Amino acid sequence: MAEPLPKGYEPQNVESRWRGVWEDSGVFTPDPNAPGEPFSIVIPPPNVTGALHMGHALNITLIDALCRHARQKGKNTLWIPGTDHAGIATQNVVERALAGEGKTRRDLGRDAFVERVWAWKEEYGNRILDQIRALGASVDWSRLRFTMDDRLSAAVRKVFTQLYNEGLIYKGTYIINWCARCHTALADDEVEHEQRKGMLWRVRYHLADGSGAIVVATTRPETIPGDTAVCVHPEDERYQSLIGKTALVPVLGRQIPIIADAYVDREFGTGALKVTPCHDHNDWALGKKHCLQFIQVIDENGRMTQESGPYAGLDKNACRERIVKDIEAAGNLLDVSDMEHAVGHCYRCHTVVEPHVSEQWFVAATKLAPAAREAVPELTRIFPESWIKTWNHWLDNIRDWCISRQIWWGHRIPAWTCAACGRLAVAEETPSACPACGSGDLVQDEDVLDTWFSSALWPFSTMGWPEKTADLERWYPTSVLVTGFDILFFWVARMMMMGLHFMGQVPFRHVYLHALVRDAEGRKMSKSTGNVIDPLAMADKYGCDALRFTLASFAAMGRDVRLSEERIEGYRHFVNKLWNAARFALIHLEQMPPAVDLGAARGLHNQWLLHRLETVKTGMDAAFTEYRFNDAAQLSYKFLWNEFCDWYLELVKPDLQSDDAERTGTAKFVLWTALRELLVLLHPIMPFVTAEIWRCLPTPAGEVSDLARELWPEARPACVRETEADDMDFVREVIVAVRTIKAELNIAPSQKASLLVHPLDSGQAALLETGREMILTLARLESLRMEKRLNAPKASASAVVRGCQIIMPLRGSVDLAGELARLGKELDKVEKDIMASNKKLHNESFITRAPEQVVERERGHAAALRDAREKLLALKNRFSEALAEDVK
RNA sequence: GGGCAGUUAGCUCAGUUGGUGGAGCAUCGCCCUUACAAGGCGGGGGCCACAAGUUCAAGUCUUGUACUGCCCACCA
Repeated sequence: MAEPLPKGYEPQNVESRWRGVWEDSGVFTPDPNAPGEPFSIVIPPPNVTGALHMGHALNITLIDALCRHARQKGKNTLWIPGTDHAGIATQNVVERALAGEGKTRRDLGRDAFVERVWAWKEEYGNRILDQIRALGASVDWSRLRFTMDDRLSAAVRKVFTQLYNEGLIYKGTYIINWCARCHTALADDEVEHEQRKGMLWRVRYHLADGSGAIVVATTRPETIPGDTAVCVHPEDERYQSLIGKTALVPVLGRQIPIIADAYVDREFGTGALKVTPCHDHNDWALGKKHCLQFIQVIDENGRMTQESGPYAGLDKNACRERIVKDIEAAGNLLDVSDMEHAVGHCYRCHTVVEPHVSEQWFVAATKLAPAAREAVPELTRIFPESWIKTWNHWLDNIRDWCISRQIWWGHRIPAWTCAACGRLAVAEETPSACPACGSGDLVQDEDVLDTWFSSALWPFSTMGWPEKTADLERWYPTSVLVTGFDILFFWVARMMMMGLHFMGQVPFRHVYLHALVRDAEGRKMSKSTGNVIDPLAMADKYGCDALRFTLASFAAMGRDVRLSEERIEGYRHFVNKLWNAARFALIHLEQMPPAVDLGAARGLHNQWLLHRLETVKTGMDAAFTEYRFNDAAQLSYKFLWNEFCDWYLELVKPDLQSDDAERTGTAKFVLWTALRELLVLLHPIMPFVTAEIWRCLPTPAGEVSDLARELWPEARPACVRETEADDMDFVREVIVAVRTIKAELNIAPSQKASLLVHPLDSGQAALLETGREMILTLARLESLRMEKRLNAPKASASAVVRGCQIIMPLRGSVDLAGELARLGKELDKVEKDIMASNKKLHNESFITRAPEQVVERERGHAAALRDAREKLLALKNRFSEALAEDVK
């Protein structure tokens, strides 16, 4: 049943009501046995510590649009929501809270601390879910997952165990990235490199035999106590005699060899490199290669170890000052210069990362990467394709992935060491006894796994793996992964490796990488910069649909999104426009209008609108399918505002007032159909306002239905009518011409003028007759006369539309000079176009080499222009005469 | 040092197969025409960064240059 809509659109009430309706109805909870092609997406799980930011909002909006569109296309659609435990981030949050109470996690002990984190998660970890809900995400809440759910944790243990047994997970002592603040190892890609100003010290190392010295350059003098070699390029002439000799470490006086390796850059510094295998990734490699000593001089807290001799116990920064002073005092500091170099920082807390040697667990990513690389683009397509190169490059240069973290919050590594025999046991379930010696004295590894380890399993762990579930059967692989490109490697690549290894299939058919949302200046939004635009505040202020439409319209592939509040405000107007258009329509659609054969509908405006509707329908369908969200937004925007509202609603008003029942009936049914289908088209981007209007639209059977269940409208081939649409365009152009005359001559729009037209041919004459009423109404004229000869008062304003002369006699005090200027301007425009056209047509190559179609079109174009020029000239001349007479 | 984007109206951005450039906001003029002033109608405003090349034809394809941004990288 139709009911009147409230005067203004109030998003808040409408949105909250529909959220409730959809959740209660189970419309987003699919049955794996239901028919329809499967379509599935797993949400990029936000951190439980997170608050919704614009990046999430963009991600959710785009995924939701895809899912809603998929349902409209009859697909059996699943969108799995969930959150990530975010190991380091969450532990940091809780530790901060503890610090407020003057405690550390060690004061609580491991079990109590983990319990505390769980409590925190239960209390605050759902905020982000509520925020996702607020955006209208059509996720299936019955399948909500958390990376530390029992089932997902079991999946993690199974994966770990299997990879260990396959030799793809191993434990070893290596140099890793160490964050002294988070007190844990970090993976290579968790280190952010930033250019920092630093200094380069040149230090003299004396030779042990007293025969001279070699000068090295270093940015980190505090690591000097850990030096175990000096390295030069094997072909460096300066140092040939020194290779193989022994140098002395400054201050400490320890003897170290001078070795040669082609790794050294002769151009940099002095061409001589001090090698500190325990405190630099490259030096580590050199140390391994040349069998050097490994001396650790900085501990995991950033303090100097006993090995550092006189500096033991100092903070590494204090050590730097002291050792530089000492070296200088000994006369071995040659100079200090400024230099910029990249310094690694922890991606979580931004502390400077220290290369650190320790025993850690690794995934043999080097062995898993090739399959992931090969999967693209044959098995998985990446959009936009420009990312494929980056993908390949990263996977080709991958190093093994350090997965152990020295924190407490996360999946504890399922490995136990036997206190009796020292053997390592890895198992999915806690073993009761050592498999080797039978001892019950087993100690579990203290470390937890990198958060991304569990995220890597997300596409199948959320569907119930390792059990053979109906969900997996139905929805794995997922259809598309939608995420920001910033986690292409953290997450996407690792899901690909794990998915291929454990499922034997890629985890997703497509990867759509969307932009990062930036502020109006193009900066990354961040709390520290203070340039964050809060999506929920925007949704609250302008409505969720306006926010979503803005994000969709900004989401052009391969570009960053620069968000501004003004743009959101602009699209709120669009939402309002839709609302008001619907209000108007509903006034005339109290009852369901009887069906009419639309393919045979009368009325040029009806045919035109139905034709346009077909075009927009196909265009938007393709846009959604190809992830061109901005195109979908733009198509619908222009159609609704510039065609449906600006033209059709105005054109249909007389029909609705008419006594002619057939005419009124056709109008109502076309109006009903167009609005109804438009709502379906817009629904993926603007679910709330469209659902609300839909509810109010009358239905054939009279029952209320939910737009979220409605299918995408069928194509209506009989309504595709290029000719009629073009005819309507002609009528519209005539109307615009009259309006322009009035506006430019400052004739009040309300002044009912009369119009003379002089059509080009009988076809135009017929069209003008057909469009007579529309022209009279929309151009606000009192009469329209058609004449074979120009027979108008000379004092007329005029224009030419497609060769049809349009003359509006002027009366009263009008700006005659203004009309002359106006005609002059029109003529100039035509002149210019003629020149351009002639240039082409007089070009022999164009005539002979361009396709005939193009040439023919150009000829027609030129002819029309010449015709227009003649007619404009004639009109202008007549007018000039009139003006002259007037002056007399 | 590599790689990838971008450079279009005052601002923020579209522009799918090469065929005489669009939107929103801003701006100017007129209008409260009963869906909408969060509106209607009309206008102004662009050598599409620069330079070569391919082509009958280039915002669109190729190369180079400049600037901006991002990613990767072991120059101590």
